[in-house]
Amino acid sequence: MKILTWNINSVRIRLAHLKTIVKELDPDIICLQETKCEDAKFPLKDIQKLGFKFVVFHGQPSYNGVAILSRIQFKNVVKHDFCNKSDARHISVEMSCRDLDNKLCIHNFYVPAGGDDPDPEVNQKFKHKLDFLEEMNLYIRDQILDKRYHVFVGDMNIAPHINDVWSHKQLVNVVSHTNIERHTLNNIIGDNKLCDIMRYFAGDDDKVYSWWSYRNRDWKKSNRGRRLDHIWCSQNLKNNYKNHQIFTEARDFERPSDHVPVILEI
DNA sequence: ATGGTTGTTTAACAA
Repeated sequence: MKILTWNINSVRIRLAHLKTIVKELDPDIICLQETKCEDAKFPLKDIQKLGFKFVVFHGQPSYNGVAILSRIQFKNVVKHDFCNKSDARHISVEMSCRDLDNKLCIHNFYVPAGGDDPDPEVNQKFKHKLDFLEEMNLYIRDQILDKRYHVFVGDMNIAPHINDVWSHKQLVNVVSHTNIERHTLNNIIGDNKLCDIMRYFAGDDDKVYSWWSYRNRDWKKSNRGRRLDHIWCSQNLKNNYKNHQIFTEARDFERPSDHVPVILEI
């Protein structure tokens, strides 16, 4: 089974990209973030034509928005309202899985970006990000209490590892790579004994990125990337990871998203 | 230190 996560940055203008990605990577489940699309305008029929019969989406006008597209039937859709803000930043589903003993849950997150100033006293957006992460840790703790298998994916908007950014030194005070964010995200992974899939396969020594800013003339040449997108597996899946891939080619598509898809095979 | 770009919705905001 292949599970893919991608911050698509508008689902409506990047349907052609989605089609190419499906053709190239053949995922069974796709988790999208930043669909930027209210539910009434979600392009359900176009997506079903790509082979995804089972689709759930949680959107709002202009901002945020998450969706799960699946070839496999699921149930128990949850749209958790983190921080009581009624924004569309989470959706999860549960499915039966032929080769796993128990149910498999897929949790799709879009963590707040946090604004520019990494000071929660001054910047409400940064405070929101930290509050969201705290609630997310408790949510994950509760989810993994049972015997189900869990995969947590999404745009976490944090690059926790030194090699998750092009320059640790230059970004250590930049939102997404500050010590408080890095520690908080590492605690979520550590407290819940999750496997950070991308680092599991890449090791600690290599630079790993999933996002390159639009504000560079040549993203590939400057290569000032960050790893903001993540896939975490619950401990009971540890014998099931098969492979992973960062689909960097997508950053060279015409009018691309600033994030590229990341895929896990279990 | 500054500005660089994109998407949504229509001048501003978020990333």
